[in-house]
Amino acid sequence: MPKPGTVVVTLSDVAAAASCDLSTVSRVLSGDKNQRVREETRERILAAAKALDYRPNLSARGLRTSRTYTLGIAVPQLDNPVYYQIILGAERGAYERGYSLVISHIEENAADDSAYARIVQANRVDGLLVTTLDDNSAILRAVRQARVPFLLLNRKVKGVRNCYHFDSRAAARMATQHLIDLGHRRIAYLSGQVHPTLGAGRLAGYCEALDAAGVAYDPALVAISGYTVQGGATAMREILARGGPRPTAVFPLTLTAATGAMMVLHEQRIAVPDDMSVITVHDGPMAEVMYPQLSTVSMPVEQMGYEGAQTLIELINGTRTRANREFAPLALVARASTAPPPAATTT
Amino acid sequence: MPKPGTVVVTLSDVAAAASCDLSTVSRVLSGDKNQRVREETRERILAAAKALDYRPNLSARGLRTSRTYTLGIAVPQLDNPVYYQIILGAERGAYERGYSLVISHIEENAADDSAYARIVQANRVDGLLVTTLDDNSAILRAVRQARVPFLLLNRKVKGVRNCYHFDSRAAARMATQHLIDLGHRRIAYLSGQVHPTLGAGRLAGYCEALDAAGVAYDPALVAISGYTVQGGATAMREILARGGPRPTAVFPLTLTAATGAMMVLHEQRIAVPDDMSVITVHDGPMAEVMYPQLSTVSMPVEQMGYEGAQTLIELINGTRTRANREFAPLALVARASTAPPPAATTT
DNA sequence: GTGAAAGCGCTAACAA
DNA sequence: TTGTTAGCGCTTTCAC
Repeated sequence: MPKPGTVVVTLSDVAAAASCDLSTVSRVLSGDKNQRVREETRERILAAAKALDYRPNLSARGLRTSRTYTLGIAVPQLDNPVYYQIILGAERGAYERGYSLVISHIEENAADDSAYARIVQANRVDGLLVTTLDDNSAILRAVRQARVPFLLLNRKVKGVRNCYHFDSRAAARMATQHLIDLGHRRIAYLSGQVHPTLGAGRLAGYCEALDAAGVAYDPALVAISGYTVQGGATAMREILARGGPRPTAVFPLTLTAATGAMMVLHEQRIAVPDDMSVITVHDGPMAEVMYPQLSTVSMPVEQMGYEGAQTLIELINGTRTRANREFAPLALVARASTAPPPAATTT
Repeated sequence: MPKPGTVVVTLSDVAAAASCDLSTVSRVLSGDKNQRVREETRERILAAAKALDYRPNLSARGLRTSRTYTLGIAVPQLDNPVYYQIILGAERGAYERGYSLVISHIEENAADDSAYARIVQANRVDGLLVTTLDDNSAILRAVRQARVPFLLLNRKVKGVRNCYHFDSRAAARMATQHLIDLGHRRIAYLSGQVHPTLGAGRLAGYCEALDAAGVAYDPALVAISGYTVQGGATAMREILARGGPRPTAVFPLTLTAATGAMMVLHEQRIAVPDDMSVITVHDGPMAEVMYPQLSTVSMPVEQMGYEGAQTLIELINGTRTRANREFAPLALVARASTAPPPAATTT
């Protein structure tokens, strides 16, 4: 719906300006590289298109090619750094290839048909990037019925063909190792729950690092937090209330859980990092914004979104038929929340 | 690009199933309410469409009607609660009316032509929701050239026809008033800078509340923080370093600035709220996640996104030619960061 | 109240 | 190398 008064330039306008047929213009402008067009003609056309400020009508192109040149991204929440970093990356990846990105906010616990309705609006996208918190969510069930290719981001689920996910195990190992290197031996772990893949991966990494250092796994130091601030707080309280020697460090599995844990530590006047070190996985602006600034293992979240978008386009084009990739942690980001354990309690 | 093996149902399939002409089906299905179609026919068609699971091809419809049924939203950053709350609301508003929402991430300081290029990708949207931090940003200059209607969100800029914005002055007044009600008299204010509208509005509200309580405006209690965590921290430090009697409360104008201020207070072991109360404007998950939980004046951010989307659709439809609206603060949310001033320092 | 038909702007055979 | 042409699926006059 152009503004009144706006002149819309079409292919045939450009053709007229370049005095050739519109099909030739189409050949040149649709970028089909291996088209046989005389160099001189091509330049004339390009010049005319530029002069007229031609922009293709994507509806027409879409009608013809049965493509929308639009990617969808389904997200369960937006107030979570992980998702918006993924979105940012995906938007960039899509944009670079001439696609746009539509977002679809799908409540994790939405009734099945609502999720379904939104997903199948997928008839307006060529492919779907899917993020979900829960391996068995409505969104995941719905998306299987989508008529377009999709790529699951940030999770690996059995039976789903295309998954991009993080090497959570390695990340957890790095985080735990950092604490061990600082001299910690009693390291609490706030664990996930609902999500076997992720949870198991991180738990495994935690155990591995403990193992390698010859530290026995102690169930008294592990509590289930899930992935929320609230859960992190509850789990932290639970561990502190258990009695026995207090841990000197805690590793909540996500930034959100870490936030909750930090709140409890503040509340109980346990100094970070003097009395207790804290580290988590997934870096983000939020980590720098806490006090003290949080040490993390940073993950290539935006990159996953970026590569995910580009890969999805390949999937759409048929350039590729499956996509599975694991993203390794980027680096340990040691900030102010980790330090050697208090002298008295060192082993 | 439907998955191989997927049958695509078109209007004529439905027509065949309902044994009538496809134009009749179109009349019924495009929801043109005042169409003369026999009730019995209409039902037959609806039934057939449902049975076949018909879904309109939006490219075709778009080509015919020169509409895309897509709204764009331009955002300068995503790691800011305000923007993603707006997005959430806008997505809902768009979805309810059968539109989808594409996001366009435009760096505030992007070179003009980059912003322009992204905006004019607007030829794939029917209208634009525009958010910006800066009254004079590239994004704003670019959008004026867009070929579609647009609505500026969260800011009021002279010369821009359609603006939805908050009553920042009232919000600031409420925040300041809350501190005054608690007994505070030396109230610091961390102010914006680049953005006259917002900044001036809030500053005005702060002054009004002070005035009404008979407290003189003291420039020593005001510093410029801008809208970032870093800026909030710097401004807070500056005020604390100025000497003279320390303020008993601080009102940073945004959640981000408040975060920075809180970090500094923690650093300098100034207890919140015992030694210093903190309050800000714009509620959000982040406020609950800080320690101590932040008191705020909550604003209808998501609602602005929601109403903005719906209004933009009216603008597109020509149902309406201009839109200007001011959203009042929702409520004072008193959490743990505000309390009466320390006894010794009460006036 | 319903059908016939034109055409939106584009791409992709096919012809030349 | 370039032009001609059919038609993607839909809405919308215009007949009937």
